[in-house]
Amino acid sequence: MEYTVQKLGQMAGISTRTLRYYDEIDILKPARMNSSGYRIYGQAEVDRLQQILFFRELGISLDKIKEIVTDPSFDGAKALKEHREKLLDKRKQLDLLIANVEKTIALTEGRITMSDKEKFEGFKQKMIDENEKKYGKEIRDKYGDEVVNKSNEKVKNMTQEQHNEVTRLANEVTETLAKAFKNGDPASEIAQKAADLHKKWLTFYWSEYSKEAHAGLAQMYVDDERFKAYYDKEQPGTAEFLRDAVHIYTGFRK
Amino acid sequence: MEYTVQKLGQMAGISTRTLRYYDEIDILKPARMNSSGYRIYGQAEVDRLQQILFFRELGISLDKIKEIVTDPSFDGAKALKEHREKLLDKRKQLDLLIANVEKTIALTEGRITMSDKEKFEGFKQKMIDENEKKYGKEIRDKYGDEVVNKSNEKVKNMTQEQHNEVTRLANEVTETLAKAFKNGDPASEIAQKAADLHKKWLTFYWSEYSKEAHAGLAQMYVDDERFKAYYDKEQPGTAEFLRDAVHIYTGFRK
DNA sequence: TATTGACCTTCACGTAGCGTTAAGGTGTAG
DNA sequence: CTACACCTTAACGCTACGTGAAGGTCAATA
Repeated sequence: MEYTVQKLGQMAGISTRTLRYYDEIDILKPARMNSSGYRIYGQAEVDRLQQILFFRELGISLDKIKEIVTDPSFDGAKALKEHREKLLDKRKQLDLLIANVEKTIALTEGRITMSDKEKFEGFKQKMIDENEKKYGKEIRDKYGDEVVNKSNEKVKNMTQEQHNEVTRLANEVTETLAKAFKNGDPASEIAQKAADLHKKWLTFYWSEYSKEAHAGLAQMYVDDERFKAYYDKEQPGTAEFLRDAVHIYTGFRK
Repeated sequence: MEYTVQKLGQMAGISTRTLRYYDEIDILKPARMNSSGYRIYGQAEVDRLQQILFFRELGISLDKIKEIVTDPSFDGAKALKEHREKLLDKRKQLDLLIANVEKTIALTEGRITMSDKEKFEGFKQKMIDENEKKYGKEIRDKYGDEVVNKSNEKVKNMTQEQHNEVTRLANEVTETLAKAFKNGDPASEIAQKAADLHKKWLTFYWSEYSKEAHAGLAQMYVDDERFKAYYDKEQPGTAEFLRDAVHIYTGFRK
C-alpha cells in the first residue's frame, strides 16, 4: 500500500505540514518521489511514523526521537528514564505554581484575612527569598531575625487552627455521611455534599488534590479492612456508600 | 535611586536582554533615556518590575501580565482563575504522560511479563483508541467486541490480583513497622523499609505519588483519631513512629 | 478539450521569551 | 591615551509546526 501526504496524514491523524516537516528534518523520509515530485510513503514509513508518534505522545522532543528511531543501538530505555525525571521535575514545578496561584487567588478574594495572610509561611518565605535575591543584605539587616521569628510563630498558630478546623470538618463529614446513608442514594444532594466535605477535609493533608487520587482513596476505604471498619462502625455499608458517592463526585467510572 | 539596565537586572535577577525586551513590547518602559540613549529606571519602574516578575513566576504570559499591570481596572482575579484551570489541565496531561512513560519503561525492561502486559487496560485502550483513530472502522470490524470483552475480563483479573497483592503489602507494612517500632529509631534501616513498603502500598491507590502527599497522609494518621487508633492498636505510639519514618523517608521537614 | 476542484509542491513568515553574537558608541580609571 | 566595562540597535536561533501564497498535477466532468 502506498500513500501520499494527505492519505498518510489522515491515517495518522496529523497534518500534511507535519509530514513535510518530518521530511525536512530527516526524521521521516518518503520511500520515493513520483514523477511529479509527490512524496510517496510505503509500509515501512507507516510503521516508523507510528513509532515516532508514540514517542511524541510521551512528550519526547523530535531530536531525541530521531536518535531513538534512527540508531537501533540507541538506549531507548535510558532516554525514557531521563525523560521521566524531567517530567517529574516539571510536575513538581507545576504543583508549586498551582499552590501559589491558589494562594494568590485566596488573597485577592479576601477569603483570607490580614492575620491569615501571614500564615502563608511558604509564600512569605518565597517573598523573603525573592527580596533577598533582589536587595541582598539590605532587607535582611532591616527585618532579619524579627521577620523569621514572627513567621515561625505564625506557623505554629496555623497548625493549631488547622487542627481545630480539620477536626470540625471530619465530624461534619461523618454526620453528613450518616444522614446521606439513610436515604441510600450516593448520587443524592446530601451524599454529594458529604463527598465534597470529604474532599475539603482531604485538602488539609494533600498538597495537591486530584480526582483520581480522591477516587483511589475512597476505594481504599473499602479494600482495606482497617479503614473499612472505621467507616462502618456505626452503620455497616457506609464505606461502600462513601466510595460510591466519591466516585460519582469525581466522575470516576470503573 | 536610578538604575541602568545592568544594575536593575542584577537586582531583579534577570538579564539585560530581558529588560530591553520588556521595553520593546511596552511592558516596562524606562523612566527616561539619558543623553547617550542609555535606559534609566527609577523607583516606580522597580516596583512595576516586581509585579511583572511576580506574575511571571505564576506562569502567566507576558501578554496577560501586560493587561494586568497596565489596566488597573483589569480583573486580575478572573485572569488568575482562568490561569489556574489551565494549570490544572496541564497537570492532568502531565500525569497521564508520566503514567504512560512509566508503563513503557516497565515494558521495555521486561519487569512485566507477557501476560501482565495485557493488564494495562488503560494502555491497551489507548492503543485501541489510537488504532481507531488511524484505521477507522477496519480494525473494529476485525477485532471489535472480541478485544473489548477480553480486555474487560483482564481488568477483572487484575483487580483480583491487585487485591491480593495489596493485602499482602499491607500486612508486610504492619509487620515491618512493628519490628521497627521495637528499636525505636524512625531513621533506622528497617523503619525506612517500612516507609518504603508503605509507599508501595499507597501507589496501588494513588494514580500519582508525591512525597508531599505521602508526608501529608502520614501526618493524617496521627491527627485523625480514627486512623491513629488502628496503627496504635498493638503498640501505642506506632502512628507517630510511622509518621516520623515517612517524614524522614520523604525528606519532609516541618 | 477545456475547465473545475481537489490534490500536490516549495518558499517563507509567525509563534514566546528571550539567548547570543556582531558591530559600534560611551564612561571612567590609570 | 588607552584599557575595559558598560551601553546601544539589529538580527538570527530555538520548538514544532500553522498558515497563507504562488504555482504545478490529476481525475472527473461539461
